[in-house]
Formats: sequence, structure tokens, C-alpha cells
Amino acid sequence: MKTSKEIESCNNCIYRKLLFESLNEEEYRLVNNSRTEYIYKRGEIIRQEGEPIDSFLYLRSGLIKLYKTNKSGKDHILSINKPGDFISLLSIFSNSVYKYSITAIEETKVCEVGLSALQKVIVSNSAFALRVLNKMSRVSDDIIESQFEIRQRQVKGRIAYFILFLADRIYRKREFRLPITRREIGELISMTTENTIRTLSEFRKDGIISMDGKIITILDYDRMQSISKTG
Amino acid sequence: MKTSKEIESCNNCIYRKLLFESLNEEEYRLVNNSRTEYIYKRGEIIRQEGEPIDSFLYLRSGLIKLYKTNKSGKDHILSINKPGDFISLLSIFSNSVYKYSITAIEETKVCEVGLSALQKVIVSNSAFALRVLNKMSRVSDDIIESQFEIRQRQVKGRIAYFILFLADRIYRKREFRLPITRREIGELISMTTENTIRTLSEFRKDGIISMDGKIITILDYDRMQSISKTG
DNA sequence: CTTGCGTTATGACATATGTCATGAAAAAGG
DNA sequence: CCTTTTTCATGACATATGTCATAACGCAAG
Repeated sequence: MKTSKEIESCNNCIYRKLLFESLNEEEYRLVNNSRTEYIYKRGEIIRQEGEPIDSFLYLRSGLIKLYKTNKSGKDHILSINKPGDFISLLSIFSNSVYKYSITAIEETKVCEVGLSALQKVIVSNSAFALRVLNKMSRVSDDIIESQFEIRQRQVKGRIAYFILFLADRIYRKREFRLPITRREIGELISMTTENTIRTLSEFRKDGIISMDGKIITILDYDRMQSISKTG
Repeated sequence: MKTSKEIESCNNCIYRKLLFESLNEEEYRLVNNSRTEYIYKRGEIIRQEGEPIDSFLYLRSGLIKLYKTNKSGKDHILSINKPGDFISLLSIFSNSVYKYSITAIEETKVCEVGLSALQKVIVSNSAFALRVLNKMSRVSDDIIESQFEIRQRQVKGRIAYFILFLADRIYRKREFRLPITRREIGELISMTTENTIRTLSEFRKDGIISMDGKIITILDYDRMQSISKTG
């Protein structure tokens, strides 16, 4: 499952400042000693629903999806997360097991910090606790907001919303490679694969995007925004 | 807006134990001095989207809805919350203004604690911080989970899910008074009022529930569960 | 008590979405 | 390289959901 291991110091990590800035030497050592860095290949499962929560996961590079499989075997994707996101913190303090599965959708570097070490530092360092609280509420907020936005749109609006999410928040470009299949887009926006494909084709026919396999270029950004808002 | 004010000591509050147990005298005094208790009548707006977050809100009795109004003027309800729930904590640490509006759907008692007092205690008392972290993640988790469950069902399943939510988690009875209108149920499950009404009528015709205005009785609990799971 | 307005209710019809079938294209695996 | 599997694509049709119209009912304000 975990294909490769490669420990680096947090000192070189651009996220150290974000999170560990307020730690003193001892606290930092405590965190760092219980820290491991793993690399997951595309498609590898990082954590599975029901597994005990043993550590705090922090995404350093790559992309992951958070999802759940229902009884019929159908997956429903909750969110796509990017570097800098806390990918497990959601339930770390209220659940003992993962409520959702996590899979790497491209090669992904994950920092894993032992839960007990993290809790010790939270107890000893209140500035750090506030920082975690802040970051954590932001991630939950983002998930709630995106689900909320998705649910009040129909297919065209949902796909436009997702394409703009990728363009604006993930890649910051108007041309990018879809990181997931059309089936997975459907699992994310709660639509069938066929309708997802059909709608993307329609956007292409209407000249709003061009498509070459997984490469998408937004040709008419304004119209895409308008569809995301109204449809 | 706030119709009545009535300060009680936290000592008599059944929730004190839940949250304020770990506070020492001074911390407790700090919280209590910045604490006010308000009573909101049915339909009264407790907080409005966009208002600055000044305090931490804690629901002592009654029921509230969390919702957002979109540009077309249509409301979308995010959750119905019951006593014991943190109703503002969601965005308290990551936003300076409320992202959602809060309205009392029946007479509701709300405890309001000044945000700065709360933050001071979080910084000074790490056990309390952990408790807040735990409770907070649970509330966010609940919202994410219910949205997640709703979105993968169609109308019948969504309504069955909601009816069972009321029966099992809010009233703990099989007969209860719907606290909201059918339009609001639609706003909660993202369906039109007509389809919501139609589906409830259908449940009645099929002998799954009986209805007398807003009074609902679940006659066939098993079938209701089965619809909630499959439909 | 009456009036007015929102809620509940239902039908007819339009539109959106799902399902099933089929095939081409692309990716994965030996 | 070839084979196998998955993804992408599209059509025809079934079903679910939305829209519009209409009416009875109930609650609340005067």
C-alpha cells in the first residue's frame, strides 16, 4: 500500500510556517519524531473507511479524493483535495475510525504525524491549538460549501462549477488535464457517467470548451461562469 | 429581533458539564460574564448571513434551521439543529462573518458567549480547547454526513431519511408534529414543494404514515427504513 | 367573525435525468 | 507487441422531477 518512504525534515517544508511556527524546540521534536512521509502512486488507497485513525494526515503534494462506497458498491466522492489541505482532520477528534476512504488520484506526498503526539502538543501549546482549530474549520467549511453549491444546481451547472473549481482553485489555468475520469466526476456531482459525458460534449459543441481526451481548455470563461451560476 | 432576555446561571444548565466542566473559577467567571441568554420566538431570525461573528452560540432548547438564500431568492436549508448543538461554531474560527442565516423554527433558548472571552479560555485551558475541537468537529461531521446521505437518494428516499431523522434523532417518537412546512422540507432535501407534498401523500396512501395536517405518525417503520435505504 | 394569505393538495404536461445498448478509443497489463 | 479492460461517446427510450394551473383548507390579523 505504502510504496515508498522518504523522510525529510520539516525545515524544508513550505508548510512548516503555516502550522508548526508556534512550536518550541521540544514540541517540534515530539512532532517530528512521530512524523513519517509517504509517497502514494496514482490509484493507491491512502486510508480506507473503517480503519482506525492513528495519525494526522497532511497533503504535501499531489491530489487525493475523499469518498465513500455505499451498499450497492457505488462510490460517492466528497471532495478533491490539494496540497496544504488536512485530509484526515475532519473526524480525527470526534471519531476513532475513518468515515471516508482516501485515494491518491495522482502521485501524492503525505505527511503523517502520530495522533497522540499531535494531541500532546495541542494540550501544551494553545496557540497551536487555535491554529489547528482554524485550519480544521476551514477544511470542513470548504466541503460543506462545495456540497451546498453542487446540490442546488442541475447537471450543466454542476459540471461548470467543477470545471471552474479545477481551473480557478486547483490548476489556476484555463487549460489543464482532468485528474479524474468522467465516471468520477459523476460520483462527485451525483450524476450518471453518461450525463456527465454528454454534458461535456455539449459544452464542446457549444464552443465553451475544447477537449482532447482528458485535456480541457476553457474557451469561453464568461459563459462557463454564467452556466455555473444559473444552471 | 431578540424578544426577551433572561440570564440564568450555567450551574443549572445541563450542558455545563458537557462543555465547561474543565474550567477553573476564573475561567468560568470570564465566560459567564460575557454570557447572555436570549429567547427567540418561532420564525425569528437569530443571525443573518453576512453579519459579523461576535459570539459563540449554543442551543439550549428549541429548534433552529441553518440556511442560505441564493440570488434567485430561494432558500436552501443546510441543517435542522437541536438543543446541545453548537450553532455557529462552524465558521467561528475561520470566518469573520456568518456564512449562513439562522432562524428559530420554534421557541428557542440560545446561550451567547462573547467570542473573545471564549478564545481567551481556549488559549489558557487546553483541556477545554480539546473539548471544543471535539464537539466542533462532530457538528461539522453531522452536517457533512447528512448532506452526503441526502444527495445520493431520490425524492422518496430523501423524505424517508428526513422523517426518520425527526423520529429517531429529534423527537424519539413515531408520532410528532412536523416542525417545518413542506416547502421547507423541500428546501432541506433540494426538491420542489410539489414533489415533497406528493411524496408524503403517497406514503399516506401506501399506509406507511398517517397525516393530520402537520402531525405525522409512522405506521410502517420497517418499510420507511427500507425506502430510506434503497430509494 | 370575516378576510386574506400562505400552505396543502392534485392534475396535466414539459423537461431533466437515468437506463440500457452498442461501439470506438484509450489505457492497462502481460 | 498484442490482448484485455476500462473509458469515452452516442442513441433510443423509460422514469423522475420540475413547472404551471387550480382549488380547498387553515391560520392569523383585523
